[in-house]
Amino acid sequence: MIDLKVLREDPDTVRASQRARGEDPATVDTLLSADERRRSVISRADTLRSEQKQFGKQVGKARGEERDALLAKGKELAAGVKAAEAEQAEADQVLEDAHRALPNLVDPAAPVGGEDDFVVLEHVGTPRTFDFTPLDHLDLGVKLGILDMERGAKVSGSRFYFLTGVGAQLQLALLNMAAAQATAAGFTLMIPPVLVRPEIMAGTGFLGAHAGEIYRLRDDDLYLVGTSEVALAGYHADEILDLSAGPRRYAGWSSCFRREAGSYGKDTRGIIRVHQFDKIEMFSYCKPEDATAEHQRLLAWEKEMLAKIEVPYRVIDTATGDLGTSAARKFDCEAWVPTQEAYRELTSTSNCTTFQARRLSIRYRDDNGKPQVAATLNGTLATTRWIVAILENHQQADGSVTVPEALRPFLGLDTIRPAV
RNA sequence: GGAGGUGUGGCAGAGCGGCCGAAUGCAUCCGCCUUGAAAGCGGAAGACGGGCAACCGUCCGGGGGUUCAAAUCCCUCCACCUCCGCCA
Repeated sequence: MIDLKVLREDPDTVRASQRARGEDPATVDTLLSADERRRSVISRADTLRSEQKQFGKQVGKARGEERDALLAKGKELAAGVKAAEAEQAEADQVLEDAHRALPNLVDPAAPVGGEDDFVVLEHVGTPRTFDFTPLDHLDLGVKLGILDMERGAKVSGSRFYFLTGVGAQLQLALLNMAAAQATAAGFTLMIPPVLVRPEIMAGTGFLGAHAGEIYRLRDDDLYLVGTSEVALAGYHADEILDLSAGPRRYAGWSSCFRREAGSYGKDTRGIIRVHQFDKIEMFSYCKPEDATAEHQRLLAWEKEMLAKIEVPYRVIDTATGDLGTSAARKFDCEAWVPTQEAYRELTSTSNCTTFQARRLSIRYRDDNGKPQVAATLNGTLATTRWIVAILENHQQADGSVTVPEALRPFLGLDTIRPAV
């Protein structure tokens, strides 16, 4: 949720933000009028309640006839209060619905436009030229005996897979390397629940426009997380944090589940786009004034990880129309995938400013000891998809794959060779 | 799955349907005392909403109900604890 103070004082900024996202600016006016109505309804209900409260005290002291008369009057007041409270509850609900429906304010620095209007911030590394025809990651994975999509489909359906043998080890090595980097950088490593309550899922902003992406267990009223961001954001819900020593940083290791509704036919080969994968996710809680700097730090940690797997990549500043509901700004790192001759997203870091924290009631004490809404940010450190970039970029003419230097201690292999 | 119990402020822990935003202890902060500290004494101190403000309202796990009036009575949901059963 956005700050209602901003809305009241500067509705044009909010409207502009909506337009930049390609969404309806009229929702801003819906919210404004809901806010005004709620305030007037509240002040009326408060007055009536106050009267009734004062009056009720007299009843307790009165005796006999006088008491009976007071009781009758009391009933009248109670009816009035009840009606006013019902109106207040309704106005509250209308406001909350409108408030939750509005996505975060975009950062003015983010490029305005749709999916293709991103700005490339930098290129790191150069795509390699092959003196043989490179295989794609699925062919490589099958030849190496480390990836089995067919049986994945047999057991669970399309977009499911088995990582087998060295493939499973490779993923563990990658995630362990990420966990080690995060721990060394001061993150608290977390293994969170992957099933969460509706209010937590809603709090992170995933139940709005993209609700169809999420697995839901109706019998238990729980959701499978699409990223551990969800659980890590919920971790400090309804708390007042001490941020005086700087941001609180967590690294979540979890499986992630995505329905990939509406992506039929897209990336159907291999493990680029799957229903279940594993990820190490960075998550920061910080003061709002530190959020922009923290965002740069998260990006730097992502680049540090990417350097370790030695693949060429570019960093993009995502356009406003392609931001998630909660994000004010988002940087993606996209690795070069030789067989697609394209850059594909490996990491994504979002600055959610106070949007998620306001929904989840996550606060901190400012220098005056006053509770204030915190800011939250997240970013990817490693995922199953990284295996695609590692295999394709490091493949050799003989069908083997050279393991990047930094990964070797974690995998215990220099080279992944075809199973004999 | 069945039976029972518990849920109050940062923590512990009282609380008769009205005098309860809530005793008390610990912790915290500010004074006094002290060379300094501890102890002792005195005082302050919750969150949220509305209002320029004075101030008003809400909040005793969540939601609903009874009542003129609910932390207190009723229903329901959730969490935790104990016992039984089941599964591993």
